[in-house]
Amino acid sequence: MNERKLKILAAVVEEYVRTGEPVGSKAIASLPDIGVSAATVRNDMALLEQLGFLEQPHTSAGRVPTISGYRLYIEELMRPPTLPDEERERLDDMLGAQGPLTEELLIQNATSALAELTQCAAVVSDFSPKFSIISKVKVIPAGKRVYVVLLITSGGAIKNKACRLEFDLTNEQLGKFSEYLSKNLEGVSVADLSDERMENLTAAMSAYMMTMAPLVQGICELSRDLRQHALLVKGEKNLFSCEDLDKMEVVRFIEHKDELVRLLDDSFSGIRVMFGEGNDSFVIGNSSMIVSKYRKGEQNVGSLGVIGPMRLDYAKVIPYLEYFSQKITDLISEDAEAPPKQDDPT
Amino acid sequence: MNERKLKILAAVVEEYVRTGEPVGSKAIASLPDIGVSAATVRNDMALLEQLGFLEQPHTSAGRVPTISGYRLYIEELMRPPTLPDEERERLDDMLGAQGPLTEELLIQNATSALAELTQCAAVVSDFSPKFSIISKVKVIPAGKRVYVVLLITSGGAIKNKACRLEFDLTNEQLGKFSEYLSKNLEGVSVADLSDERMENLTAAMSAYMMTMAPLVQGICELSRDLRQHALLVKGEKNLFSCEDLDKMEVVRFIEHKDELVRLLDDSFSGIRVMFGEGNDSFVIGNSSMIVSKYRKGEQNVGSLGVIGPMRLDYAKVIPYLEYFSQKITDLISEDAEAPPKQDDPT
DNA sequence: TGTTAGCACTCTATCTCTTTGAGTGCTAAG
DNA sequence: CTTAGCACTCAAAGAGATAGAGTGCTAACA
Repeated sequence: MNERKLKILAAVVEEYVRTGEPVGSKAIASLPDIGVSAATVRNDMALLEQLGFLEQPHTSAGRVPTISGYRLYIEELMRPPTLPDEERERLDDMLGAQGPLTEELLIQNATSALAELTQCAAVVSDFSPKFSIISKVKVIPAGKRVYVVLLITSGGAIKNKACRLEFDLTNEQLGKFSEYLSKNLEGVSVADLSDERMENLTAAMSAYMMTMAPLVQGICELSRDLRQHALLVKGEKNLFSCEDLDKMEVVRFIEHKDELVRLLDDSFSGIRVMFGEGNDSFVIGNSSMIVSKYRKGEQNVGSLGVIGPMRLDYAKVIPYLEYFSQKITDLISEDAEAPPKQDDPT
Repeated sequence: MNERKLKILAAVVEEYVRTGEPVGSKAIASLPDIGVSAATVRNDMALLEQLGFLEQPHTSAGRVPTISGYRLYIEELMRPPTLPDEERERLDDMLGAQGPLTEELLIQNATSALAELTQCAAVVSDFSPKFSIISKVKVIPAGKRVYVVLLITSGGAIKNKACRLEFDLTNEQLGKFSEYLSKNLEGVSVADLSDERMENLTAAMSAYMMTMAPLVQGICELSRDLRQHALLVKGEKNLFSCEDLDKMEVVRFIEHKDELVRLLDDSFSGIRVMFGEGNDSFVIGNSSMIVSKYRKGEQNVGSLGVIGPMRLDYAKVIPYLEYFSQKITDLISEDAEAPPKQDDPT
């Protein structure tokens, strides 16, 4: 396995990614920095095929990379460019002009931007809210027997829900209840809002004010929302204009959110590339998914991924993914270091 | 144009919708309630073709309905079943177990349900919030120099937005500002919150407290959101598993939201069926879109639609659409008659 | 020993030609 | 007015035939 053979493998991958056609020895030989004849390339390619890095659709066709071939290319051969400064600025702009206000928005922007830049589907499984702190709980009358419960976290997540009560509350009841909630929930980490704890709260509350039950119920739901992994998919449409992928498989896969979340949450660090082979749980044939984790402080709090054809410009996509996940990590970790807290003078 | 010819036209439409193949005279003649020979059917079909209701893909193929054919079928010939009671109950369930709390949720549920029931894409252009009343405006401190502005309408719409200020507000400032907002905005119809009026408010405010500008800005944005037509599309994926439609055209069309909104908002009453011919602005070939308006009181406040192949079971889909839009009209008009208003005792 | 030119071989994609059969329109009889 | 019969049409499917891209192998060469 000499240097030239690796160079040829890389060339085959890049050429195949570019054209979508099986690539022949002649095409490789004519590339500028190869400098050997087609016959020599042929010999090397035969060897690369024996080693399982290339394969032929049929005898008289050119070669196509196998999954091992892609893997070797990605791990050893490709030379992803370092992003030039103006590119970084452009990416920062896409994340939100002057730094978006909430984590949620930041992550949404990152997903849209990735989908746009790569012309693939971008996915994110985010559970960063779980690692924020409840900074505010409010109950706001919003109509006849209708009250809105509102939860705000240090990460900038704002959740609300309308609840219907059996009776209207007096100002005094509402005031007491608000105070009780603030005392018991503000400053508490979302991760600590276990179902148990919420049940205890419910019990304590409803013992002394049955009427409030739906409100506590509402808060429980909001806190459950916050603790759950939110899945966001953007740019699915890009996959539908992609020749290589079976539309039906794409639809089935994206429908099956839990499967997708499971794959995204699979714990590892750095970047991971998965290939869809049809037998695995990642079932889109000829596709690949690249996933990168982002953190809040030292804690993994989400996965950002790109789903596209296996024939993908990895050297272009992976730097984007790395940049975004690093940037998200930086921005939300910053927030975490300075958890805000303040009185409500209303 | 006798009765039998109409019967044959209806049979051709229904048979073509069922099978997707051009239908021949023999197939029609063998249907139970036709009772004439294939030759007779052939003669009638030739006439129907002359009149422009049927066409042949090529000389030796069966017949396919033209757009006029579909139109005649929909307007005169089809006999949509009246929904049986248990079906109505099922539909009511799909709209939200015991009547959802907010108009937004109701409309979301209706859209999902339509997509599910018809196996097509369901769309809705909703501007009902425009015809509600602001029932609550709140400013809530949510972190260091971050404040959440919150708008609640009588229709149950809850909008929020985080804003960053240059300085933190004192309790007194916040209190005064809240009071000012409540006085000026609560009880006002969303439709009356013109950009002008908001600008006046901004001017009045910022004259006496520059610091607040981003908050007023935030409220402006929220009110603009409320006044705008919200577009919601569900079940696009169903269109991708549909043989008759060009995937690229589907992607392009759904991307182009403004075009879609324009088509949906086109004013008419009752139900309208549009056919995608490629020349029109509704550009998905071989598709059709059925749109039904819903109202709040006497006012049209939104359009509910189904996009599917032209080869669609209209007799099944249209009753669903009618039922849902009537139901939405009933539910949101109810709300409108009893606009809630209440003090905030916090 | 590694590289290259040459050549026979393989196999798909493409084209043409033929065949098949569903469906028609027309005619003449009922 | 309806129907059986029949010749006709035309797309779809199948069968060769052809072209050409790419291969593996061999033998010569550095």
